[in-house]
Amino acid sequence: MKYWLVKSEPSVWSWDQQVAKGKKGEAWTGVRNHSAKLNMMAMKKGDRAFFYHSNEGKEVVGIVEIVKEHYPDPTDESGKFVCVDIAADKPLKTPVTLVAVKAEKKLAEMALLKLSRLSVQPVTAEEWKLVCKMGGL
DNA sequence: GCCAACGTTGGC
DNA sequence: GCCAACGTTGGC
Repeated sequence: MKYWLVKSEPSVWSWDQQVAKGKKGEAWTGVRNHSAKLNMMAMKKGDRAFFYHSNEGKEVVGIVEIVKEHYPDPTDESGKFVCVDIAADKPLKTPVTLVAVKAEKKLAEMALLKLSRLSVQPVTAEEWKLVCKMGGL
């Protein structure tokens, strides 16, 4: 299984809205970046991802599961981009803030810090474990 | 194919 | 609201 991190502005799509969709999940549409697209195409059903709130909050708030692998993004008229379906798994007991990630030396190489503008990022197994631990899981 | 201009993202 | 980073566009 691989690990990922997806970003969303809570004013556009929040963790609470994701949770409200239940196990069926919701299409993760609107990605218009080729690096992010390649990451989504590498996602497999059952992979896990951190759900990160950008701008407001700036923290990892929960874990989602990939429930449907990539298919053409229905909101993309050009047909070039793809989306996946993700469903909320569980919230972190304590959100892991960007400040906390920056303060942890072992997370200095995280894409969240290195590639701050990328909206769909890979996370290593080591990073995953540590962030879960920091989140109280 | 290079590169300047411009737009977008996201932290501060 | 500003600005740095970075992707995209378009003229040459």
